[in-house]
Amino acid sequence: MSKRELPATFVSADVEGRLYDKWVAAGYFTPTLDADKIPFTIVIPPPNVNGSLHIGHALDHTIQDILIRMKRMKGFDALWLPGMDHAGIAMQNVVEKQLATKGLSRHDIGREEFVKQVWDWKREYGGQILGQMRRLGDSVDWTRERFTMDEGLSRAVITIFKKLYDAELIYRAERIINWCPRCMTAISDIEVDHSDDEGELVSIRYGDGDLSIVVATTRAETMLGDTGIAVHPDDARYAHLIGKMIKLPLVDRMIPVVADSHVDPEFGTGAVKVTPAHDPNDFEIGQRHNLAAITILNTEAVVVDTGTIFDGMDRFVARKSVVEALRSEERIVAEKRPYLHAVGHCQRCETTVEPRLSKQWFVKVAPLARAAGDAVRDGRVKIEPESLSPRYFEWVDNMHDWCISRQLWWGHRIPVWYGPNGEVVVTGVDETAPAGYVQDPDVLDTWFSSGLWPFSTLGWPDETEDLKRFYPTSVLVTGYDILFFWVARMMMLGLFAMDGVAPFKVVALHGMVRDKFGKKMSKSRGNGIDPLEFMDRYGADAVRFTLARGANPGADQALAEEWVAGSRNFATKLWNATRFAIMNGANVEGKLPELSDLNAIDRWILSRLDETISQVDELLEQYEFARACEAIYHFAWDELCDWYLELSKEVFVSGDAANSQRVLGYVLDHLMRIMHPVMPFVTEELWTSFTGGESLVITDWPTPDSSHRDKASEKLVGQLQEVITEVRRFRNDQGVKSSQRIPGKLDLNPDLAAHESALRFVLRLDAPTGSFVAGATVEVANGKVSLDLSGTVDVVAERARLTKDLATARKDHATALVKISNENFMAKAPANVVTEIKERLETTTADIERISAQLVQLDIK
RNA sequence: GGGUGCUUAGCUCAGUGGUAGAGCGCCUCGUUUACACCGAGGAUGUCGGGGGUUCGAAACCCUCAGCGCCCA
Repeated sequence: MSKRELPATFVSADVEGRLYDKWVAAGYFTPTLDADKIPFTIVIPPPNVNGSLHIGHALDHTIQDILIRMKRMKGFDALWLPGMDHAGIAMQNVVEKQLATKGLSRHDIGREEFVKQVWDWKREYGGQILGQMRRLGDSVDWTRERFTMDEGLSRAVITIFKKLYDAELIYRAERIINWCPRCMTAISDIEVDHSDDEGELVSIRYGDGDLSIVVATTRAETMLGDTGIAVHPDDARYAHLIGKMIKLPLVDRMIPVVADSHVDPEFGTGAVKVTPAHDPNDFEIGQRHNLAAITILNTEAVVVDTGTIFDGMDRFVARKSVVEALRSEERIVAEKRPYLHAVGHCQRCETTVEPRLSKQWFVKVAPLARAAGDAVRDGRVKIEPESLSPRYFEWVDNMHDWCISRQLWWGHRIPVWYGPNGEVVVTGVDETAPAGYVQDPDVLDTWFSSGLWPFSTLGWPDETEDLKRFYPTSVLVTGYDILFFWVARMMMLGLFAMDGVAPFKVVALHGMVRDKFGKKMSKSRGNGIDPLEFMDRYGADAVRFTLARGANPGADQALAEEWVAGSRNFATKLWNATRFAIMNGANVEGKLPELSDLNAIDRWILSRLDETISQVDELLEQYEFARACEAIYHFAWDELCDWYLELSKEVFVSGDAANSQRVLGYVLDHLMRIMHPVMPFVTEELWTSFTGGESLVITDWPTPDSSHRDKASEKLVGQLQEVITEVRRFRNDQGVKSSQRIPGKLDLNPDLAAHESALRFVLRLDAPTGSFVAGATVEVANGKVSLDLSGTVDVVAERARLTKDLATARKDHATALVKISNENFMAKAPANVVTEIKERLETTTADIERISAQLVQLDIK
């Protein structure tokens, strides 16, 4: 590619699509499989097939793209594998809604047709997010895109199911599970969100006379299914009732009083009703005491089969009616209202979950979870930041068995077949069940499929080249909120399937994106932020930079439109700096001149660049994205644009600029390289225009070169900055416009004097003529600058400034003096600190003398 | 109840023992060989309270207060 002229401004929309297409067409994102390259792998946390890019994805993807682009530039064989999951419940809901508009249910069209329609929907509307990922600039390998319902990944699901079943780690049992009466399926513990809801605690008297007891409940309707009453064995109040039968009101069933040490005698009356079919704790009590489990709600949470007037009522209607009926029998002893208590809600639809006794498939997690915990405990897998690992352990070490069957049609159907005489056959890949067997109607939890993602996407169960090369993956990037849902599951399944090799070496966790006040984004607050809208308005680079700059390890970040605008401004700044550089002949031709041939300003910027490169490299390797961005921003804006370019303008205008042109070219070249992972579009556009190179995507990452470090020039430029700042302050105080040229006389130490023309250029100081009158003098540690303001000097302003400076110097001097006078400090503080304080004492002493003298001069006038 | 964080400038946040920082916002001035999506200058903090360790604490320890998240 040849060098191009840059247009006057950077218009992100004009370049992003073109550049992305170029990258994909060139195949940059596809690993080369070179034997001498070390693989670096990231699998994307698969978004839902029906989802679109929200701000959380934007953050997650930005981080992954930064890592993968950097590693690619470092020469790794980088693979970032994209794809989506099939989002079982969500997708089923979508298509069911579609059917509902035609007055149909899935049962009307049958399973086969329904699944076909889901696929149709997927083909037509699914995967919106993939296009949005392109807009963000994700450098994923599209040739390896995967979907959890693909044939290959489905084979993986069947294979692992059978493997787990054969290892007796999958079993079928009748248990209390979380049932969503709206989604009409079982869901796992973590798909239930608990919230403190207002309800009513009613105390009900069971039985009569001597044989009566009071129990309290928030779910009065469940009493229809009570099969016992439990008290603590040591509870003297009820000792006489243990073993007795008590009459259950409304249904007139005789139920026993049992003694169970799990009952809390302190809570309520100390006696609890036992409904084994509708409460997990009650189920366990029931098991221990051989109580019957009577199901009184159907799958839609309507009361059935109780033989009472409540049959046919919805659970919430029944709750009220039961209380009323009990009240009319004078059995309500007490009522607490409102009564706050934890209620489980379906994560998908917020419907109140109903604990339900039901036959389901479970994964026996104990051995798997132990292995998953150990992998982190013994350091094979690192969680970044480490401070989040307690959360992981807490979960993994206390995990309950995982209910994996779902009463849905969309998903991987459980590969289990039942024979006519109750036989059970699990079919592996390419196996068929005997004739006459019927397949289990349920499908598997979507997390079960996505738990296989790090290896199913690479071809497992086949021993593919990809699997050999790219497993285990290098790093998994995801939000800490998904540690339990997904990370723990991938760990368990990965360790099991891959003979103890964990699916990734590092789990890099980031936080949530919040609104500008740090509040959670939510529909009800209406404070959601659409990354696509921001990309339209400010460009993908600006969105990426803002998110990366806010990404402190494992911590939530606030996001505001002004900050995205600020990042866009940064891109524009870089654009204009580069345009300026090109106009002034900056180039990357030939070798960098010998350092000894360069002026101090050139040596300074090279030194600063080197420091920045090593910082950015180190910080990115530590997942410190915010700090890396900060370092980039500071170098590019404050050091390169504000100081280097300003100090070098004079050279470009008047002198022999060849060395500086080459240095500036070098600096921009390397700056673009380290910025590219964060802001790929603007850097690519600038870099290709100005170097004529093919693409930054495949350009080498810079390695720090400590020979560029130059303490002396850093000190010198610091002094130049001091002179300039002081003169600017003076001019500002005196109301002299920065554009106004005034005569000035520089009297500086020789090192600084060598840069007199640069100083004059920056400060707009003309050489003194015969009529020069030193009306005012700005003094600094290394010299003074006399100015001819051709008129009166604002003495008040001048005195105010000097007085303030003097106060600062005196304060600093005093604190330094306190330390020096402290014997303990002198004896115990490290030498370098003592030296530093001594120097500070000296400079502040000199400052006080100089400023005091100036003030005296001022009073004479 | 268990776990785990947080409290630093108006706002959002960095800062793990040596003179308190950034972005945004705010005030003043300003078309100067890139850039007004800009430049120059400026203001702003008893680092939640109290105690301790240390020559030295925003940072380490104890304690109190307030806020948050996860799990039960």
